[in-house]
Amino acid sequence: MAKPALMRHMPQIAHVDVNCFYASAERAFDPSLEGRPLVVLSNNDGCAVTRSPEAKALGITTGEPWFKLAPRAKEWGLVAKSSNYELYGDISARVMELLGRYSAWLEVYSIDEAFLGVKGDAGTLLPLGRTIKDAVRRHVGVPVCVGIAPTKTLAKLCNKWAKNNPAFDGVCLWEAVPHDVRDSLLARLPVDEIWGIAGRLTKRLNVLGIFTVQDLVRADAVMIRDRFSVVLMRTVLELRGTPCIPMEEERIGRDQLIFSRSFATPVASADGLRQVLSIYGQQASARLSKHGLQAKVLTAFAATSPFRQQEQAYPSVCVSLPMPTADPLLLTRAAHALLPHIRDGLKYAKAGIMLTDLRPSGNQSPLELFENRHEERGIGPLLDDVSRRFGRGAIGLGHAGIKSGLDWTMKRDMRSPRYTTHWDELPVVKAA
DNA sequence: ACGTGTCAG
DNA sequence: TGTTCTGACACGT
Repeated sequence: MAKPALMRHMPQIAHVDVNCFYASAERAFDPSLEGRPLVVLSNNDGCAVTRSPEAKALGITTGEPWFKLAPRAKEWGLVAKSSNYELYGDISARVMELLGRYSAWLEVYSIDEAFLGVKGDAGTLLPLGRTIKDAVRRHVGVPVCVGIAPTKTLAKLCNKWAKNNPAFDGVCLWEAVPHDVRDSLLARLPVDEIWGIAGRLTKRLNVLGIFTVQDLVRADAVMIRDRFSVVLMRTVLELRGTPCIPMEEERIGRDQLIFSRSFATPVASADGLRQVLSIYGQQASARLSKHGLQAKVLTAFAATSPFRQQEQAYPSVCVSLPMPTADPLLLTRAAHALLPHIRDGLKYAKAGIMLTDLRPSGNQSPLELFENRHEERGIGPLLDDVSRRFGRGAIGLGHAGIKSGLDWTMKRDMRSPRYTTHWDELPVVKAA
């Protein structure tokens, strides 16, 4: 019996993921990094967050503290880079723009991943995957892999196969993988390789004798729902080819916004924390403005390092703002409510502020949105502005205070140039 | 409604 | 010395 015309090609989902994104972005502008073991470090140069294949081959794990790697870096020829979010953000935008040309149905899932709605059969989808992979490599300069399947969960799984199995050459189409190959791959794959399944769930599944993806696919879906959650049941159904996780609309607002950071050096006084909270208040305000949002509730917190032998403390205060606001001064003042809870002498390792109950800034004409005071403006000018309007005392920190080098600011000793976003850091090409 | 636990990247 | 940061959501109360 012939299938109805509309059923000929079920919609499919292509999952595109940049290979070890941060490391690849670094390489795109520094060819000398090609072929060498390379790690990109977290904020404060704390630990490795991205590893090139060569670094993985050395046995370096993600999350490995830099202070443990540094002594052996020379012997390994290992290069480390501080994270350069401006560069990564710009490269990401280029990748996403390019992907948008291949499907109008694009969901940007993270800085280096996207889902694309696509249609077709093996004869067209496989070439499409290759085209996308080659185009991103050529036009943006970073390597990607592509997984294509009827569901998001399977598309992510195919992407993983495309990455790990050279035979796929970077593109894996679920329907083109022979059934016996699928089965043998699934029978060897631990459940925690699946999107949405991590340590805790794995432990509980193992207790029930479910160790591999094949075990999970064969499990009773209703039992999974009752003993675990509807979320895990959706995963099971998705693994069987039934779409349960829809493509998301582009998220405009957020539910909350957090600004938090560990310090390069601990801060041990309320005065120091005052400065930190002032800066965070400014930056949070700028982020709110950028998204056209205002906050009704602010929570400020600080914490001692859990890794040190000392008394621990996690003070926090929650301030309900009288009016929804994105005003840097009001936010900073509210954040300062934490200060009375700070014990001088205790070494705080991190602090932050969290804004919740966010809402779009109303009573603002559409025109004003485009020429928002804080938009497109760096923190420096903003601080200047605030200091000029209200005096330094008002926010407890003048611009000079920053320039004179506060010791708590982030450590990023090995950051590469911001090649694509700062004129004075443009890469220079020399012709012989 | 709110805090806690879990996960992702 | 030193171990990221941000955001979402389900669940239990």
